[in-house]
Amino acid sequence: MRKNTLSSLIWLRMARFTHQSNLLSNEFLKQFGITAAQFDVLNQVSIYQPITQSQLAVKATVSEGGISRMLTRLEQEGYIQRKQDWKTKWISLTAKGENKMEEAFEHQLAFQTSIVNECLTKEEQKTLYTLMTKLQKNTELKIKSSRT
Amino acid sequence: MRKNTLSSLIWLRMARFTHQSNLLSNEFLKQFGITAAQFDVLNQVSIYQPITQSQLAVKATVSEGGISRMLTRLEQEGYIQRKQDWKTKWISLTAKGENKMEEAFEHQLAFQTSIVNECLTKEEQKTLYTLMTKLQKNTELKIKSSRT
DNA sequence: CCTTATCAATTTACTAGTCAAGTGACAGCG
DNA sequence: CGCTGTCACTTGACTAGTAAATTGATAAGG
Repeated sequence: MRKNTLSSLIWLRMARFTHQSNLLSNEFLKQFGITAAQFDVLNQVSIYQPITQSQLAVKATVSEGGISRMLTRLEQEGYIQRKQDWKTKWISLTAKGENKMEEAFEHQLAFQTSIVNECLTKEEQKTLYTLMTKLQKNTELKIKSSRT
Repeated sequence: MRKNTLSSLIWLRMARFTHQSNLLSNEFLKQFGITAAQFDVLNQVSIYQPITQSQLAVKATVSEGGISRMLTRLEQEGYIQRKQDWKTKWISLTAKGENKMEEAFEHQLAFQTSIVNECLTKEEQKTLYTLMTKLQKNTELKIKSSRT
């Protein structure tokens, strides 16, 4: 039997947790008629609007092609609008999109919070956040340098 | 501006890290001609073989439909074989699959390990693993109970 | 025997993502 | 005035996943 390192076990736990919590989020958000990925993008738009597609792709850590497809879906649903200006398209929420976020944001936040609160103390959460930030900032750098 | 909780920030960091490290893994594994998802499944098969598809779906935290497609791809590539026995199909690695894992396993492990080692001390890694395990075990339970 | 239930696996229709090639509009140079 | 480059975005071909309906083989009852 092959031997694993502590690091690889951490990777596995993280991948499993992320995948599973995504399933739970999707199930939870079904009542609002949106998916976890859509919530994520709508949330980024609501924070940074108006924002260009390429900037939004960076914020959502998704490729330009990916954000293009996602926005097509969200536009069809009437949650966002794209305003062409020169070669750039500026993205913002429609009234319907604002309402949807108004409706869903707090519930989704409470949902995520309750899952974490159930098994970690405040102190543990702080520690986890610090460690995750270190890790994620590091991979972010690697991603950027690999795209040069 | 909407206020986030510590928990939701943890979720976001985790989602971003997982996504980005998946991109890096895919890039790294390109030299072996497999993807990170394929590596994951091949690894589970190598540990538990012979294993049925539904058991494998649980190990890889993927739906039955998902594992069916994935195995079709891996079978086409010649990495695994399915032996029909009654209504069950038993999955195991072919010689080619064994060789591929022999070739890729240690490198992938070293790759994952180096990324974590770069930014966290051994002590921090232990802490992170403990916290992640608590979290993941909890969502695992929730997933199971939601499927009843 | 024939029907029905069961259960693993598959298929269908979908979202979500990747990379890489293609489009379209403008900018600037000769 | 036209060619060429650039830049934002889109599209095509793909992997990877989901939920839900379907298939196919076997066991069990009437």
